[in-house]
Amino acid sequence: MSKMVDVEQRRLELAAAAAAVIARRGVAGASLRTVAAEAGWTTGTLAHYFTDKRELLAFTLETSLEQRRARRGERQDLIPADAIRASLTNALPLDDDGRLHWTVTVAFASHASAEPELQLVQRDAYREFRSHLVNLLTDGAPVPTTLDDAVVEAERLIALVDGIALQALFDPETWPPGRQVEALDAGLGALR
Amino acid sequence: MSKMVDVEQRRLELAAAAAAVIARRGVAGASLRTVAAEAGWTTGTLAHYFTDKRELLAFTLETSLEQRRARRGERQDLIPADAIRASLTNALPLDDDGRLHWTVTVAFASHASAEPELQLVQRDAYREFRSHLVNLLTDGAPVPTTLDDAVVEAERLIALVDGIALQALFDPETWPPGRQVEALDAGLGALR
DNA sequence: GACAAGATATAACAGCTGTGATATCTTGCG
DNA sequence: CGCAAGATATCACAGCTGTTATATCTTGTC
Repeated sequence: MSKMVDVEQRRLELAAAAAAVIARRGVAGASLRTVAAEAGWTTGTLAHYFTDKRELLAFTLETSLEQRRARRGERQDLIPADAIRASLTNALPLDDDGRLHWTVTVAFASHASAEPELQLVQRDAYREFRSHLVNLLTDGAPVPTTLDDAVVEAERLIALVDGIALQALFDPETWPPGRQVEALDAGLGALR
Repeated sequence: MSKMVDVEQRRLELAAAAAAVIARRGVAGASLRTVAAEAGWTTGTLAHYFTDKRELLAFTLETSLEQRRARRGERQDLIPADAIRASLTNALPLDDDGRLHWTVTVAFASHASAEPELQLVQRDAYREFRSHLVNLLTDGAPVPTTLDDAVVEAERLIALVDGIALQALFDPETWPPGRQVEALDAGLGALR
């Protein structure tokens, strides 16, 4: 037959290259040629695995979100309060990997407003994270909680994490990892 | 002499056009030609008022931040707790104007990582807002507070507002103005 | 009304962009 | 080996980009 490469893995490889370029030079700097060069191929190869530039970017965002979600790693051994703290801590840009994901997320945030497909991807990732937190909150509540209260609390926590991450991206010097965790704990309140 | 236009006002006009284009099509869609067309001029005019595209974008961001800061409007008549709530509410994307500012801010967020000049602008705006909140917090504290505590609390509040704003941008349908204010109040805690 | 200076428009430039057509190369199967 | 199919590379295309040089227009001053 032919050469037989693992198509899905090559797509992931190319998406990783795209993410790297985006983190370094922004979405604007991510042309097909720069992404191909980063991956060590040419634009012809890119065209072979993605019909469009849109598809490449959408796949890159999906992959980045999916990887962050996978990294969440369900810790069944933790009590709910600790599991919540672990989930939120894990969402912060504490290491290179986390910073890469956040840079990509923010980079896409502006593009999403112009491209409905990307907006849906982002939105669904948010909703999924929210329901994950709601589950942890209702499981671990000392007092029976209404669903509405849990939802409001989950949104508050997500907002907290996002806000810390955003400030950390703008002003990395004053937001080392330790400071981010401090700020998260300060906001966890009774959950701490 | 010559025609004598108000140079600073024309620059503001052009920056407003740039902001409008950015909000509609993202930073990537903001070329000199599209911005000029939005403002009703040609690229030659743009070149007359800005030496660079960089300068145009930096000025656009500065103007957007400055306008949001101006809108904060110091309300001397409010007690500190209410002044804090007013400042934070005002920072949310509750109306078209607020959404425009946020869209521009987020759009620049990714570009800032690649352009140091923009990063400084964003960072300083953050720091200024933070010290504004710290002042309100120390003024209105029922019990004497340390400066460190006030800083941590201010950062928590900014993170909360930013996070709500970000979610509202990604998922506008489930984040109408009323819901944003609810989420803010839920996070204000004892300050409410 | 003439002049000058600034405001605006036009046009050209090299470079980059996404896309698609076409070629070459690689590899597995018969 | 020989062939076929898929992987990769090359190239050309039209369109857009930022920048700059140059032209035309407008208006205030003398």
